[in-house]
Amino acid sequence: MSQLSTKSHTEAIMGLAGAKSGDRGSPNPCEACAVRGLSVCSALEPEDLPRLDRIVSHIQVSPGQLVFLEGDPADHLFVLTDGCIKLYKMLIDGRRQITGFLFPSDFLGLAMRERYAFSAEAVAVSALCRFPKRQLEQLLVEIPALERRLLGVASNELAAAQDQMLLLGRKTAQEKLGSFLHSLLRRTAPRSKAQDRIHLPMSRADIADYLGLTVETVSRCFTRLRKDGVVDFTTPQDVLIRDLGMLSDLSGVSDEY
Amino acid sequence: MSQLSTKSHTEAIMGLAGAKSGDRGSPNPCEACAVRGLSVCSALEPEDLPRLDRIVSHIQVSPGQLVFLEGDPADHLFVLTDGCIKLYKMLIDGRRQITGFLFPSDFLGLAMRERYAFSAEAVAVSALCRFPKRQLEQLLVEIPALERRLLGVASNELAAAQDQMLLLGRKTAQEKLGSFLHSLLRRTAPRSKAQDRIHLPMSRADIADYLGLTVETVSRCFTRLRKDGVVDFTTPQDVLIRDLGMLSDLSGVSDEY
DNA sequence: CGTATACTTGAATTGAGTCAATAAGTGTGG
DNA sequence: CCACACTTATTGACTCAATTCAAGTATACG
Repeated sequence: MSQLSTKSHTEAIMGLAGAKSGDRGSPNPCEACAVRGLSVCSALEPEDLPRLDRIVSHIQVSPGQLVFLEGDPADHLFVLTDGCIKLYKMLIDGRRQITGFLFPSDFLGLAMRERYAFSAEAVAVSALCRFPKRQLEQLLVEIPALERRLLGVASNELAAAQDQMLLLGRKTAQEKLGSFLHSLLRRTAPRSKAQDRIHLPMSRADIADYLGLTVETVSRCFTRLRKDGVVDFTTPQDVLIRDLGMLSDLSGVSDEY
Repeated sequence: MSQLSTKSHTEAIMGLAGAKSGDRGSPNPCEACAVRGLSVCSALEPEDLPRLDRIVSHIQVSPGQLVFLEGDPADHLFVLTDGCIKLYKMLIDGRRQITGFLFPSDFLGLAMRERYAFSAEAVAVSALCRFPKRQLEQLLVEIPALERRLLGVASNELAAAQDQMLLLGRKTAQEKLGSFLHSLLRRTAPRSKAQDRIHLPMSRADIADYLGLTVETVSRCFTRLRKDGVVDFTTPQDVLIRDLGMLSDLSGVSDEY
C-alpha cells in the first residue's frame, strides 16, 4: 500500500494527456465545451475563451485511475467535463474517507496550498480539462471575474462540506443514505431526462466510505428503504425514487431557504 | 426552541456594535489591531488600511450570545480579534454539529451565498470586526490582493473541513479527542507562552458536538488519556500535554508535508 | 463456463450511547 | 464566609445501532 507515498503520480497521466490534447482537431475546444455554461468557465467573456484554450490540456482517466495523490505537488487545477471522480483521504492503517464525488462541470483543486490535500480517482471513465496552476493564476490576475467566480465555488464547497459534517457526525445510517440519494438527485436530475431516477456510478464500498459506514450497513439500509417503499432498484446501480417526500424527511433538512 | 426560525437576529447586536464603535477614540483602529498581521487584513498595504476603517464596525459578544443564525441574510463578514466563536448546524430535532471553532485572526462568513449556512455563537467573551458585505465586495474589486487572500483562506478552510470529515467518518472516539487536542495545540500554542498547555474555552458538550460524540464519551476518553499519561488536567479547562508523541500517534495523521 | 468481484443477508460482537447517580465547580444572597 | 441552588463534569451500569465475521447470491469477464 504505497498510496500515501509522497512520490508524484501525476506524470503517469501526462503522456496520455498530451496525446489526447494533440488529437483534438478544433483550435478552440473551449468554445464548444458542453459544460462551459455551468462551470467556472462561464465567468469568462467569449473573447477570453482563446486564452483558456492556450493553457488547457485534456485528459481522460479510467475507473480506478488516479488523477493525483494526496501530497503530490499541486501543479494543476481541473474541470470535470464528463464522468465521475471521487476525492478521498486515508489514515495510515487504510481507513478511508471519501470527501466528495465530482460530476461534470465541477471544479477540482481548490483545497490545496503547495500540495494536494486529498487524492482524486476516477469512478467512471472521465474527461477533465487540466490547467497549469501558475498559468491559471496569471489569468486570475488578468480576469477578475474568474477569481470572483472561484471564490463563489469555494463558498459553495464550504457550505457543502459543513452539510457533510452534520451528516457524518449526527445522522443515523438510514438518514445518511436518504441524504445521499436526495443530494445526488438534486445534483444529477437537472441534467438527466428522468427526474425520479438516479444512476450510481460508484460502488457500495465508495458510498460507505463517503457516509462513514460499512458496505454491509449501506446494503441493509438500501434494502430497508426499498421495503419501506421509498425507493426501488432496477439494478444495484439504478435507483427509482418512489416517495420523494419520505426521502426528504429522512434527509433531515427541512428545506432550502 | 426557535433556533431555526428564519427571523434575523443580527439586529440584536447592532445597537451594541454602534455604541462600541462610537466609543473608540482612535480614528484608524485597524492600524493598531493586534491580529492585523495574522488575519486577511495583512493582504492590505498600510495606505489601504483607512479604507477598511471606513467600513468596519466593532462588536462584542458574551458567551451564549449569537453573532448570527443559520438562514439569516448574510449581510456582514467578520474577523475575530479576541475570544472564541463556535459555528454549528442543527437538525430539526435538536441534534447539533459544531463545524468549527474560531480563534483570534480567523475570518468568519465564507460559507454563504445570500444567507448564512450555519450559526455563529460566542464561546467566550469575544470581539469582532464587522464588515458590510456590499462594501467589502466593493473593496475586493479595488484591492485584488484582498480577494486573493480570501481565496487562500477559503482553500485552507476547505482542507480543514476535509480533515474533519475524515475524523468524523473514520476515527474512533479516542482518536477524535487526540486529534482535537493536537490541532488545538497547533492553532493556539504559537500565540501562547506555554507550548505544552491548552486552554479549552468550550464546554464538554461543545467538544462532543464538534467530534460527533456525547459528553459522557468525551469525559471518559479524557479520563483514559489522563490515565495513559498522554495528558493531565489542571482544571477541566486546562490541559497539559505530557506526551506529544503519543498524542500525534493517536491523531492518526503521520505528519504534514 | 469457471472464476473473480460486487452485492446482499444473517448471526454474533462491540464501541459508543442512554440512563442514572455522584462529584465538583460557580455564583448568589443572607 | 457559608449555605443554597444550579450548572458542568465525571463515573457506573445497561442498551443498542452499527460493525465484524461468515455465508450465500448475483453479475461481469476472460
